[in-house]
Amino acid sequence: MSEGENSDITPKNVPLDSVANSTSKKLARQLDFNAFGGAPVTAPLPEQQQPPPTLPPLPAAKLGKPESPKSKSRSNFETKDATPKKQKQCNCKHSRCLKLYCECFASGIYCDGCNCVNCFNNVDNEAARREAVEATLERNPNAFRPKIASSPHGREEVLILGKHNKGCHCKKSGCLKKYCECFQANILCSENCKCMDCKNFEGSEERQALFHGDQNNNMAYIQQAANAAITGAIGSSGYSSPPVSRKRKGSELWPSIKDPSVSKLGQQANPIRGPAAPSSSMSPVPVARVGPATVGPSKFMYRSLLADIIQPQHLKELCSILVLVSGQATKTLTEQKNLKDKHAEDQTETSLASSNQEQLPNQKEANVEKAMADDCSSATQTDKTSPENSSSDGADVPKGRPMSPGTLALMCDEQDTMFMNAAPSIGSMAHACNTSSQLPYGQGAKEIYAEQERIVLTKFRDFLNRVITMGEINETKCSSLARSELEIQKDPIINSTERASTEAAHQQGVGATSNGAANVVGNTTTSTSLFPCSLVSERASTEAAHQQGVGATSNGAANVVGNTTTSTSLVPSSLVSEKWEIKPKVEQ
DNA sequence: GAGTTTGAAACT
DNA sequence: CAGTTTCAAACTC
Repeated sequence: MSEGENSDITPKNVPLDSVANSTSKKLARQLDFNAFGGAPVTAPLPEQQQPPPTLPPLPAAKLGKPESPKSKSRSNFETKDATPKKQKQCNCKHSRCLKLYCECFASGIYCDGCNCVNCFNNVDNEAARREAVEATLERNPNAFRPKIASSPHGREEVLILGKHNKGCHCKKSGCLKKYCECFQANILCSENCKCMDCKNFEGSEERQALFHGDQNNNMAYIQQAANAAITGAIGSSGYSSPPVSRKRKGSELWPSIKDPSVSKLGQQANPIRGPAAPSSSMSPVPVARVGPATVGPSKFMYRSLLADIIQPQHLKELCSILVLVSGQATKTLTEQKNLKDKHAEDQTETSLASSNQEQLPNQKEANVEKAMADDCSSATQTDKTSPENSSSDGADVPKGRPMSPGTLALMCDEQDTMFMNAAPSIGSMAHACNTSSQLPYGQGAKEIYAEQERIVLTKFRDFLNRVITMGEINETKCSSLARSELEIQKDPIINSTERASTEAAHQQGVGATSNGAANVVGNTTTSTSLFPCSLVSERASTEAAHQQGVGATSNGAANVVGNTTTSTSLVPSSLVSEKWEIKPKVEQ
């Protein structure tokens, strides 16, 4: 009876027609906290920012009400199939669902199918609702922001480690019941908490007992964690959906590999606080690491071996490079053709042409790569020339000469930012392309099409092969990683740096030794480069060295540099940099 | 399902 | 800002 009932206080000042098309009161999110990219929700969705009346239904999984852990209503998450079934339904009676008491409201979504009484948290009472939002924000500007600080912004990674921003204040629950927001969010209590008798810390016997106690229950939690990970319950700001931690179950089933030195510190105030806090509070094992070999004993869930290998930007970059290669092929072929024509003009026009033509394919690819290597090796020149030519990069090729449909398709998304970022040498290549003669349509174009496609497809095939290789490497490394993690767990002496590199490698699914970067090299030697070496190497050396942070000793950098000289790279440049990136853990 | 406990949110 | 009240979820029986 929630929605309908609105009479008493606020009139339905929102005309129904304004929401008419709103397919329904499909649970929709009024406050899209994530849309702000983590920015503070400083305004209660002023009119203009307010989602259109037709609030898009939230994906079930991301619905604000993450889950209703309500034991009775375990409905939200069917643990059997790991599919979030439906949003949680609140039962508010006195708050009109316009206070943070209401989970729906707190989550920034409309009540939909709830069991609330006198609900105003619906489109029919938008005005009242908005007012309430404003009031709430006035009281606490962060009211609708995630309570759990999590992974860095901007990344979609599945890091669910977190820390309650405000911390809990539990007194009696030991922070081991869902009364505790930290526990409910599946995070450890942190130094932010002011709880008493906290048992929700790393190494807590009670906590471990809880997780190890009932196997079924445990599995349910694992499943929930899986759900959280799969459904993206971990947004850029921690929770993608509900700002209120209440519903989320997430990550923490993973009794980490964390700092064994943080043991039970006592039963008094939050033991997490103090010096040990950082390591302990920050150490929760990211769900990202739930790979078979990555989690603690008895707690793991399936994770694709290819997970994290390919990121969206990698695909873009791949496309960029394919375009680049294609353009280069065009250029080379064109030049050759021109040369040939010229030659033919000057002399006889017979056999020479055909023989030239025949040798094109192979020779050309070699030329392409060579040319690109040259381009890349002279980056400074590229920089100088690129500005004026930036408008005529590979994407512009069609202007002067046709590109194959396949290439064009690849370029569809390319031309803006990514393109220029992806390949520093594009400018020079473009320059070369630009200066090359116009390609006559017809026979020449056909040949170029064919060649472009051949090269592009070849590169793409190589890329796929490399992905497969990565998967295989991950597979083989996982087991050893598991072993090493266990050893680390047992050996408190292993320093954090070492552990960090191990874990970083772990996340990458790459072999874990004390030198994560060394693994990169180890891997790289197993395969050849997908893209022109210089292209890969130059960026890889920079990015990898840069991103390895603390874990990247000169050793790591040297290894990457090794890539350049050996022109081996397991993956395209971006993949190199991204995949071997060492995450925050290392930085700390 | 009713009643109790709990802790966050709201209020003073 | 501390103390109190209100509230709804979590929990128990």
